[in-house]
Amino acid sequence: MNPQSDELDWQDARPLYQVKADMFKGLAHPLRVRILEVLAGGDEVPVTELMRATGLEPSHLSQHLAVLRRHRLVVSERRASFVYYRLAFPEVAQLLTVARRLLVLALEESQDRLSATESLPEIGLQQVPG
Amino acid sequence: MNPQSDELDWQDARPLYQVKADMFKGLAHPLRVRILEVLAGGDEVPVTELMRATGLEPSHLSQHLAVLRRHRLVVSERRASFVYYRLAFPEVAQLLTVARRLLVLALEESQDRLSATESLPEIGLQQVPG
DNA sequence: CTGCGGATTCACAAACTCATCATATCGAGG
DNA sequence: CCTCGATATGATGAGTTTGTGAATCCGCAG
Repeated sequence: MNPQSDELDWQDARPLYQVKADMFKGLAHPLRVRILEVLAGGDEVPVTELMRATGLEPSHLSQHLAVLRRHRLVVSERRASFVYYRLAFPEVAQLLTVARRLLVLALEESQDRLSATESLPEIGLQQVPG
Repeated sequence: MNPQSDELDWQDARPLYQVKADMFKGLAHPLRVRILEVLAGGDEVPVTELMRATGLEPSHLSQHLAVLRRHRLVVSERRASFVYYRLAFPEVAQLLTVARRLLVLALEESQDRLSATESLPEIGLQQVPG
């Protein structure tokens, strides 16, 4: 198939939240996030490089790339005998950035909560009334 | 279960892209996006209101709320006999905003492409070699 | 045209997610 | 203590996504 021509029922009149959920589905897999991170790092990455970076076998990688294409998160272009991928829009990278920020916040918060409860067993060492 | 205490293997040393993918999984369902949009619209929404806004039956709604909690996208608090939900961090709303921007871009682009190809059938009227 | 390496698609079993219905919990009031 | 309304959890079948290997396609060199 021409790498530039997946279509996914675009012309839809679906409610916006459904379309959004669909986009998030495209992001909802570790390997696909990994791939997008690599693409965000340098625009125009050949499949060969992605294979190296992810350690996936061609078929598996290609399927995830197809998912990303269908969700319009990346675009591909064939030049000579190699296919190059890049993010379809810079906003995709932004999505990853916000996600990381969010992650860090959640992590910090849960560490706070953790250390708070972890300090409990130490109480025996502190001054005790009596 | 105490609505404030779902835990999802936090202390993990998983690669960051896996954790990110997990967060996107939490967003990858139309009803959950809908719920988050409602929560983004006014902080502190009672379940009753969410039920009204989404038209879901209690059990179904509750399950999606549980997913959102596990993914640390929302937090809940019980006061008197009602449970109130709100976004866990403002960044969650930002995620939705960026998603919408991205969506609009993708839509515009595909409309351009559409009108471009729709003009093709008219070619027969133009000058043809020979 | 033929062969080749790069990349994609097919086919299908295994794993996961969703919707639904039944059951259980929590807190307020009687 | 018992019941009621508000929420949450469990169990289950249906539907969807994923991983793997075989087969196919596409451009190019010979």
